[in-house]
Amino acid sequence: MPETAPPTLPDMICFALYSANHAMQRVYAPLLADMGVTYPQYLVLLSLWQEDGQTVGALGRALQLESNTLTPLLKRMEVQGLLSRSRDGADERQVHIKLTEKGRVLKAKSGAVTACIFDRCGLNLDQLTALRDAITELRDQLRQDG
Amino acid sequence: MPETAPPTLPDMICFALYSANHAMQRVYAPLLADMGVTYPQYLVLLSLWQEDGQTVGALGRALQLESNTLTPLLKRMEVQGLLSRSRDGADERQVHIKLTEKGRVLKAKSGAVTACIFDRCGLNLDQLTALRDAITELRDQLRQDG
DNA sequence: CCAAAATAAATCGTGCGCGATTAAATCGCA
DNA sequence: TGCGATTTAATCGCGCACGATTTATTTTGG
Repeated sequence: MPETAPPTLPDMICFALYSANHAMQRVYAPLLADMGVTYPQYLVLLSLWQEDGQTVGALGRALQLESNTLTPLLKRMEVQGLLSRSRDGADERQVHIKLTEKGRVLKAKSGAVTACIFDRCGLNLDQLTALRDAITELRDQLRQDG
Repeated sequence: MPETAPPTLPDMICFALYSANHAMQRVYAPLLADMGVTYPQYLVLLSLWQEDGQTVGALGRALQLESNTLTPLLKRMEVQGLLSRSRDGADERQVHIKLTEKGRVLKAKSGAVTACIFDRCGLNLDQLTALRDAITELRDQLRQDG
């Protein structure tokens, strides 16, 4: 059987995703530094601004992360005074994550961050939405099975 | 001035990229485990299969990574016997990365990996190419300036 | 020719991301 | 009721990613 030559990096969608994700995080980093959070921490804040008091498991489903990633991350955010971690009274296995006042007020700064990112993307809203949906569909396809 | 509510995670293109990239790496991981390499190491192999003997700096430009990431990664691959690291004779600052026989023969397995990934994406070649190009364009836009 | 500037890689510390495992609480069901 | 299965977080180890700095080499301008 003939050996197909491997594709070049720029040909591969996996590398497009990989490098675009990193490029995006590099744009976010200085904006989030003003808020004192990292990019994954900002994603947690976004989820909690949407719905406060989520369990670690619920956050994990939202962010697609396991407790082995989230627990240390949330502990760091707790140390920063952004949130609190408390066991559920009825089910002691679960830990609820609640924003502190400090974590809530950061929400006010998110609009400027979002606007800045939007500008840097250099696409109009329709283009951006279409691209987001296509990427999301690919992601969900990749998640299928296991 | 009115405070715009932050978008939800699923609305954000940054989260689409973030989660799709992770989903992609999760699909790759078991395939690459058979080859004994990680996903970033596989990207290095792809670049070296294309052009052997690149310097650390050239690899960094190809992968968009700095020496602080590449040097330890390349050292691990050297320990695995996949490549060698050697200073340039004419310019001792530069280090050339050359594949060993072990690193070269892995190339034969890459075709199966690529085919498997393509299947999992669930898109035809045109769709995949269009999506790749759109993501690449966004990435290059984000790289502009700094 | 030599000192200052520039370049290339390496080093160090921190924070993800995840496979594998563990610990504790709850559930299910005989 | 009791005991094994399941669920939920946490823990541990390792490899990336990167800001900041360091070391070594080369280039340059005087």
